[in-house]
Amino acid sequence: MSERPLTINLTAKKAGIGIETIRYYQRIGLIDKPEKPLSGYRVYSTDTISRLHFIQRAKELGFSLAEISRLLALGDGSCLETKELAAHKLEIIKSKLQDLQSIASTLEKLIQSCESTPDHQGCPIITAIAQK
Amino acid sequence: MSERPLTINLTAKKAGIGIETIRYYQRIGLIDKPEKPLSGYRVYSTDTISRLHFIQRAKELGFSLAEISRLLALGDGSCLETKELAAHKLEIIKSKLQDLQSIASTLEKLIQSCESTPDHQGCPIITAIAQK
DNA sequence: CTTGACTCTGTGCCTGGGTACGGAGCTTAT
DNA sequence: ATAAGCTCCGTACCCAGGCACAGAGTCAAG
Repeated sequence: MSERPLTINLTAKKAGIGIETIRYYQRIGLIDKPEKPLSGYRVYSTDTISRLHFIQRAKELGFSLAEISRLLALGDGSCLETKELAAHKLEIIKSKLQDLQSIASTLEKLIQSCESTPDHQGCPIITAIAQK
Repeated sequence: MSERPLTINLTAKKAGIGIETIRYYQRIGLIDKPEKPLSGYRVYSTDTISRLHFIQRAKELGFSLAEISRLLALGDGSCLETKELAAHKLEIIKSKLQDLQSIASTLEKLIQSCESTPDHQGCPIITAIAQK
């Protein structure tokens, strides 16, 4: 068991993020700063590490730091509001999915048109974008 | 026929964008500035308007301004390179689609778990995000 | 006890795609 | 000829999510 104190460096390593990220999260109030001993370095808690892991996971699910802040504030208690947050995020993601799908199919068509067009009469992709 | 000269304001309106956007595109070299008469206002051409429309369309297809700049530079000529740009963009979009799809399905599961869990034992969404 | 590695704090910078503003100069209608 | 309303130009600012750095303090090993 390493009994080294959880300095910011060690905490960052355990959480898999950068030191500057921790400081940034402190600045925006997403995690709080441990008290600074009169002389010495701040020491972090394992709770902070869990919190940082939570933040990472939530980020992967598409939540912004502001939203994560809300999720953390709601905590384990108000499941209903949490669910609403998640549902809202899901809606947004679904709508982005549709946008991307339509973009992808347009691009696919453009690329195909490029393959089925005889050369030397202008790039159909450019022409298609220029139209409309 | 309105014979009003194409000032920046009119050009912006015809292209459906803001004046400041036109200036910004000039700054980054995406469109060029018409010569400024010794005294008076710059006058734009209908080509500029087409170019601005092109830019709008390409943006909708997910191209960044830098990429659009390349597309415009390639122009009608080098269809092969254009196709490669489009194909590359398509790959990126497909990969984003997969990310979003996996996020969406995770969120859906979380929300469902929230519905099928008896109350008063903590929010399963929070718990799930905290795990892993 | 010195050296090297770490931390603390404040501030500035970065990306992309613009938006906002302020003090000129210009143009057009009255 | 003068007021309203445009344009020009440069600069600064916005968003999120950090990264970078300088100068001073601190801690631990040799």
